[in-house]
Amino acid sequence: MAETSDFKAKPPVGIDPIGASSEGASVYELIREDIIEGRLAANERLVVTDLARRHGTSTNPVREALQLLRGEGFVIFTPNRGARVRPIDQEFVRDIYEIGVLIEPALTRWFVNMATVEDIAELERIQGLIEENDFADTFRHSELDTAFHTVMYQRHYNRHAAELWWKHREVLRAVSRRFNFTLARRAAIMREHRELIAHVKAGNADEAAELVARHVEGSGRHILEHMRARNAARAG
Amino acid sequence: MAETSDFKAKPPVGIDPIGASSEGASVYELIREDIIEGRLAANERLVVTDLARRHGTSTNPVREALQLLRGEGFVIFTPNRGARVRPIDQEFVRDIYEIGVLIEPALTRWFVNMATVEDIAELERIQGLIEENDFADTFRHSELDTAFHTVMYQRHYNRHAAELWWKHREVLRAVSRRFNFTLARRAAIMREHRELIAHVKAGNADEAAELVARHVEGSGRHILEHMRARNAARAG
DNA sequence: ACGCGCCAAATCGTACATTGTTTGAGGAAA
DNA sequence: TTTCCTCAAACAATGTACGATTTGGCGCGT
Repeated sequence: MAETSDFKAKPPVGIDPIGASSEGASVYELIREDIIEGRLAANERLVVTDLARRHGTSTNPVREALQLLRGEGFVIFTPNRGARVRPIDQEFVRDIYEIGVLIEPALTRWFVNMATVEDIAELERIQGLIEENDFADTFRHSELDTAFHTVMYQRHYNRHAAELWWKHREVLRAVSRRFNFTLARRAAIMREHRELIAHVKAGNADEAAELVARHVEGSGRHILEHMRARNAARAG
Repeated sequence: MAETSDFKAKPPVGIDPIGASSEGASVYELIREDIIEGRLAANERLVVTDLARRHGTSTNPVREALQLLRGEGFVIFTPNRGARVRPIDQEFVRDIYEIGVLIEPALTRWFVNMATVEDIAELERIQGLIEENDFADTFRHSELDTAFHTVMYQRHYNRHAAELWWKHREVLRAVSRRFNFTLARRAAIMREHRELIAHVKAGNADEAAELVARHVEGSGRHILEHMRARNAARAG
């Protein structure tokens, strides 16, 4: 855990006990990635035989993967007409970050009251790496930022809430990867993270929760602005 | 809509555009019902061939239904060992009602600011039916109560949040159907509903939101107490 | 220009093969 | 006699193949 270079976007411990059908698992993950990363366009048809060929399996694993994705809300089915990619548009993003604004403060509040010295040290270590990186490698920043918040939420007793957070987080991370951080946003992130650590140290649960609400709100708005800008550019 | 007897537990408009594979849809719904209603015991193995036989189809529809349920969190898979019913235990219930406490106030706040005269009339009409029924038919009460809150949430712009609420609601409703309402809880429900209507009429968004938080909290605790009592009785 | 019917394509259900897991009977050791 | 191990047969999950049914479009005829 002391390594500085191995931050991968992994679900927090205890989350996502996938356990899919071996073959189906990879198909599921690949399609899911393709949707989240935007390699599969919005509303694109997901033809079972194509996907099966592309991933070198037969149709059944693909069909099951698609149903799984349907249950998770990434794919939309119409009877006798198959599956389409659920568009990850502004509305979608707004919906999930708004839910984050409601849930993350509660998770934070709990963390503040349960944080150990080691937790705080870990937060500071990650924050150190974030500052060291200073948005030079945006992908790395994204990973580190996820790690930062994961430290706070991964041990929460409400596994549902934590899982929900993680699921939403992945989507937002993928979307935001397509954009650059504005200077204002960079400054805000740094400031809020430092302030958050201070609140955790001081045990100010309420202040920390309120700060996180603002933090998530800001992050969401930032992404939405970028999406709007791009849409406007595309339209104009 | 003016009928007094046709309240069925249907998803609010716009929610759940299922569109499952014709055959798979019914299998999905049936298994899902069996889980939520407790006809399938916690952790019970879900053997594909059995389910297929029981529902008069072949295995593929069942497999897809199970994956769908997995995506929704009602079923747990272990590789090469198939599916099991996700136990709807105290932890599960606590997790989802806590999320409700976080989300519903926000939905309510929005409703208070958007409520029309017709909305309020509808709320009062349903509340009238609730009082008329006065827990004589608990099933009917459950339906009416759901209808009451659906009026408030069904038009919310955040479809994700509304859908999440609905999904959680269904689980809680099914669980609570196994218990009776205590007198204290009955009184609280009536009081809070009336108070809520008053707040909506007055446009007191904050007060309404806070009240709903208490309302959901109280409902959740009530269910948990019943579950605890039953477990204790079973153990003793 | 507007419908009508046929055809290509894809979904959906069924049947089957393969692979991994569970179970229980038999036997050896204590 | 009891306990534990072995191993094989039954069982069930997972992957493959195929046929039926639906859908959407293209072109033909009017």
